[in-house]
Amino acid sequence: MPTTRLDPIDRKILAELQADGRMTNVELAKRVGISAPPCLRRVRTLEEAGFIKGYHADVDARELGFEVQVYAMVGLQSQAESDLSAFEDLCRKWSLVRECNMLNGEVDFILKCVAPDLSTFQSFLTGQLLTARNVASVKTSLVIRSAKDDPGVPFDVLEERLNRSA
Amino acid sequence: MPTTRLDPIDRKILAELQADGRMTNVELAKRVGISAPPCLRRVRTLEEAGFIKGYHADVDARELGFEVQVYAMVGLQSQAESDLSAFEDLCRKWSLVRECNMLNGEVDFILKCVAPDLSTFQSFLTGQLLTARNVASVKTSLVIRSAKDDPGVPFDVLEERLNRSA
DNA sequence: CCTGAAATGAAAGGCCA
DNA sequence: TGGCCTTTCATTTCAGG
Repeated sequence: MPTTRLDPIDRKILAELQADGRMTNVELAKRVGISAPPCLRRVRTLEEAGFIKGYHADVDARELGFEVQVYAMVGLQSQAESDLSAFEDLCRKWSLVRECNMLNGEVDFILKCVAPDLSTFQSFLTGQLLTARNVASVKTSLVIRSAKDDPGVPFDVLEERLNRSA
Repeated sequence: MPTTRLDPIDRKILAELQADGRMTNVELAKRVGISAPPCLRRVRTLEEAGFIKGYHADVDARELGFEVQVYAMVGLQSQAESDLSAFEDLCRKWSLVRECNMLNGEVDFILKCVAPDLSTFQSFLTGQLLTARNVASVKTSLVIRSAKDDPGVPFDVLEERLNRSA
């Protein structure tokens, strides 16, 4: 249902802007095969409908001095909804925490964190995360190296899927 | 050392473009307090120096029909460098795998995957990931809900750090 | 390395098909 | 809807401090 309102041109626009979010509208229009004004109208519509949530420059964390990336698996004592969302609120305030996802299974949350160095991360860990209300356990794993870090969604999978149902 | 060549205006540019990658150059120039031409030159320099790796529209995966997000923890049989990079090459080819990071500790890799539905993910899991050469174990965790998903790095931490060393 | 001005080219809106 | 035309505004180059 959700993608029913998107035609192939809309999907191409999303794929192109996911790959290069700073492309000019005339370049985008050329690539998707329509002229510029209707292309811009489609982009605005996609933005307003929430298909496009924003645009972001992808900055090089390492080159900026963030040498450390860590995944933290967090278990809580209480999984009552108010306790879950209290923990989520904390995560939103911690700027070293870039992503916070609630999981099924043994662990309650996985956090992706970045820090300039290990000692900055360690003091966050011991001073903030481990001592936060309701936190029962934290297991951390350092990222040794990153092999792939692609933004967003795979549009090729989406097209395959639509072809099968057509 | 890496950030030594960036002055406060460069850092502001990076922070602004991370927050809104489609901002016009005149708007950006106004925000960082210089006129448009030098601002554009700085952006180009930051791009060429690799501080900015690209620009991406942030598309709403759920609204596009990707209902499922999964973390997969992968253990390999052999951790020889050639086997590690062979596995990384596979991950780069699998479009459901959006991120692949090598970790320290018990597990060798953490993969972040998206899929339209559970059965698509399951068939990837059993047909591709579990049967790939050298894969010893895979533990998967479904994302129940996402509380935070911020792009890039926390510039407030960077500024704090520079203030302390000054 | 910046500002300011001038020319090219893109964005945004009106209007017709 | 998409395409065309017009106005407005951004981008880019160049002269000069």
